[in-house]
Amino acid sequence: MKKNVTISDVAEQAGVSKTTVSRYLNGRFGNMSKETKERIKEVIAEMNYRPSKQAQALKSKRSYLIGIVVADISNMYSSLLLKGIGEVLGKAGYQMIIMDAANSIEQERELLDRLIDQSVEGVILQALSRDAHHYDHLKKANIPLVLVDRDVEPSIFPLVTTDNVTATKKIAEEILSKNYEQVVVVSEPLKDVITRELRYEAVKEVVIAAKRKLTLIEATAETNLSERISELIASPLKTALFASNGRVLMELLTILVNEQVPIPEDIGITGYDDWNLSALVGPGITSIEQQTKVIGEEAANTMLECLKAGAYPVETKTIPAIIQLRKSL
Amino acid sequence: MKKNVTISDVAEQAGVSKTTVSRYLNGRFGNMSKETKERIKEVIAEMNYRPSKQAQALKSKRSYLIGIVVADISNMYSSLLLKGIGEVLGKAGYQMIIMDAANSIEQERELLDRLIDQSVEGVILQALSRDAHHYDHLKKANIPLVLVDRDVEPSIFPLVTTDNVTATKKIAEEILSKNYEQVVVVSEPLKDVITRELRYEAVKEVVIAAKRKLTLIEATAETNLSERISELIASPLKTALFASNGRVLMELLTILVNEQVPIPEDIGITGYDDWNLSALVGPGITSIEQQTKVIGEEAANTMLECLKAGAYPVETKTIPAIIQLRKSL
DNA sequence: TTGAAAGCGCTAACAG
DNA sequence: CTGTTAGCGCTTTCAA
Repeated sequence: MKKNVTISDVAEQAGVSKTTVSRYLNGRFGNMSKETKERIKEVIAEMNYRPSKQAQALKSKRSYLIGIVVADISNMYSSLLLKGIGEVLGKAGYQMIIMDAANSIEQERELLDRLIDQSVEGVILQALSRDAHHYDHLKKANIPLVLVDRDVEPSIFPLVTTDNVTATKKIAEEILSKNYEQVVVVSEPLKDVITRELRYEAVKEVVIAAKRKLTLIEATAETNLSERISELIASPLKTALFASNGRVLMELLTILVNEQVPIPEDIGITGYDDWNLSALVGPGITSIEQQTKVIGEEAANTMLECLKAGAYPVETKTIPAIIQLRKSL
Repeated sequence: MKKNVTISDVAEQAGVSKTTVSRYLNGRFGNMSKETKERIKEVIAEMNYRPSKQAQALKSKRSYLIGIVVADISNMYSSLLLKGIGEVLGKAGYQMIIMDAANSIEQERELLDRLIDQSVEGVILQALSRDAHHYDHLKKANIPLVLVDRDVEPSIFPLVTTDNVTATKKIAEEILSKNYEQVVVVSEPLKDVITRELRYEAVKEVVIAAKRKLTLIEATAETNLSERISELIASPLKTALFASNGRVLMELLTILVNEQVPIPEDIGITGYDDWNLSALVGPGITSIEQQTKVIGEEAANTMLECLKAGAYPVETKTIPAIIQLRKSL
C-alpha cells in the first residue's frame, strides 16, 4: 500500500516550496521562471502526482460537486435528464453526485441533507413536494437550487420544464378534431405534483370549451384500470384516453394490447411518452415526446449561471415538446 | 451569507473542547458524563450543526464516496443498474458519484482519473475496454474495482453479470424448436465487448450443433439494416433474427413495424430486451430480460465486501436472466 | 472524564 | 520571482 504523493513531496523533490507548486497547479505563474515551471512539471509527471480535491475543497470552499436528486431513477425520464445535465456539467469541470429519492418525500429530505454535508455547490432537483417551504433549508444554507420538471408553490426557484400547457392543449385539440365524444384523462393523483394538475387543467380547458365530456381517473396501485377501461369501451360514447405520463401510458397500452382491443377503433389513446417507444406499439401511438435531454442541459446551464452570478435568476425556462402524430386516434 | 457552524462553534457554545464534540459525533462516549452528552446534543440541535464530510474525509481517509461509471447513461440498462446500486450503497451510508462515459474509451479514462482525485473509496465500472491493463492505475492507486455487465481479459476483477451463455443458449434452442432454418445474429461489433462475443458464441454453438444456417450481421451506424432485413425476408429460408442487445432489438423492431412485416409469419425475432417493453410490441416479442437491478445490488454488495475485507475476491457473480416466451417466434 | 496540540493536503495573505 | 506562515474543519494521540 503505497501512500499517496502530496504537494509537499512534489515541492521537496522539485526543491521549491509548496506555495510555488500550488501556484503552478492553479495556473498562477504570474512571473514564475521558466525553469521552475519546467522542473515542477517534470516532477509532477514523474511522481504521478494528483492534487487531492478534498483538501482543495476544504481550503478553497469550492467542491465542484453538484447534487442531483431525481424522483425515481428507474424512470426513463431520469436517464435522459442525467445525460443532458452530465454533458454540460462535465464540460464545465463539475462532478455530479446523483441520488434517487425513490418517490419518497422523507428520503428526498434525507438526501438533500447529505448533499449539503458533502458541500455540494448546487442542487438540481426534481421535486417531490410542491411546497416551496419544504426546501427552505437549502436557501438558508445558501446553496443554489434549480428545479426540473416540476415547480413548487410559490415559484421561488429557477425552473426548467416542458411546455406542458401548450403541448397538452395541442394534443387535446387533436383528439377533438377526430370527433371523440369523451376524453378520459388517466393520471397519477393530481394533488401530489403540479405538472399533473397542469396537464389535466389544459385538457379540461380545451374539452370543456368544445362541450365534450371529460372524465378523470386518478390511478393508484389499487385502481383496477383494466376494469375501468372495459367499461369505457362498453359505453356508447366514442372515447379517447389521455395518459398524463409515460408510466401511465405504458400501463394503459399493456392493458389494451393484452386484451387485444383494436386501436383506435374501439378506443383512442394518446399521452406523454417518456420512453419514446410508442412508435413501435400497436398502430403507432400518437404521443407527446418531451425533450428531456435538452431540459437537462438547460438545467445545468442555469445552475452554472447561478454559480457564476452568485444570485438566483428566478425564471422559468420552458422547453417545447414534440407532438408525434401517429395512428392511435 | 451566514457562515457555516463548525465543530469549534459547537465546542465553544457547549463549553467543552473540540475533542469532546468529535468524540460525541463519532459515538465514542467511552465514559462521557451524561450531562456533557446531553449538553452537546442540545447545542448541535440548536445551532443546526452538521459536520463537514470534506474535513472528516481529509483527516480520516474515509470519503464514503463510491464512483460509478456507466457506458451510456441514456441506456435503460443504466437506470435499473443505478437503482440497484443506489439502494444498497445508500443503506450502507455511501454516496455515489455517477459518471457517463458516453461510450468513449478516452472519456472513461478521464473520468476514472477524476474519481481518483475525488478520493472515492471504490469504483463500480461497466467497462468500455476489454483489456484489463487499461485499468491498472486503479489497482495501483489501491482502489477496489467491481465490474458490471462486461468482463475484461484477463479476469482480474470481481464481476457481476447476467448469465449470458445459459440464457442465450436457451433462447437459441427455443428458436430451433420452432423449426427456423436460419438464425441471424444482429449485434454491434463483436470485438469491442466481450459480452457481445459471449452471446454470439452461445448462439453459434447451439445452431451449428443443430446444423442450421447461422449468419452474423455486425451493425454499425453505416449499416443499412433495413435493406439487409428485406433480403432476409426475400430468401426462401425460414429465418429468425436474434438481437444481441436492447438497442439492436428496438432498432430491428422499428424497421419491422414500419415496413409492416408480419411477425412471426415473414420473419421471427427475439433477443435481449433492456427496456422490458417487448410485451407491448407487435404480437408480443419473445425475449431475454436481464435482472439489471439485481445486478446493481450484487455489484454494490460486492463492493461493500471489498471495502470491508480490504481485499479483492476475484470471483464472478452470475445472475440468471428471465426468458419471456411470447409470440414472435 | 476531558483537553491541548499536532496535522490531514491544500491555498493565500504577506513578505521578501 | 519565491518562501513563510497561518489556517480550512476535523480526528487523534498523549497527557492530565
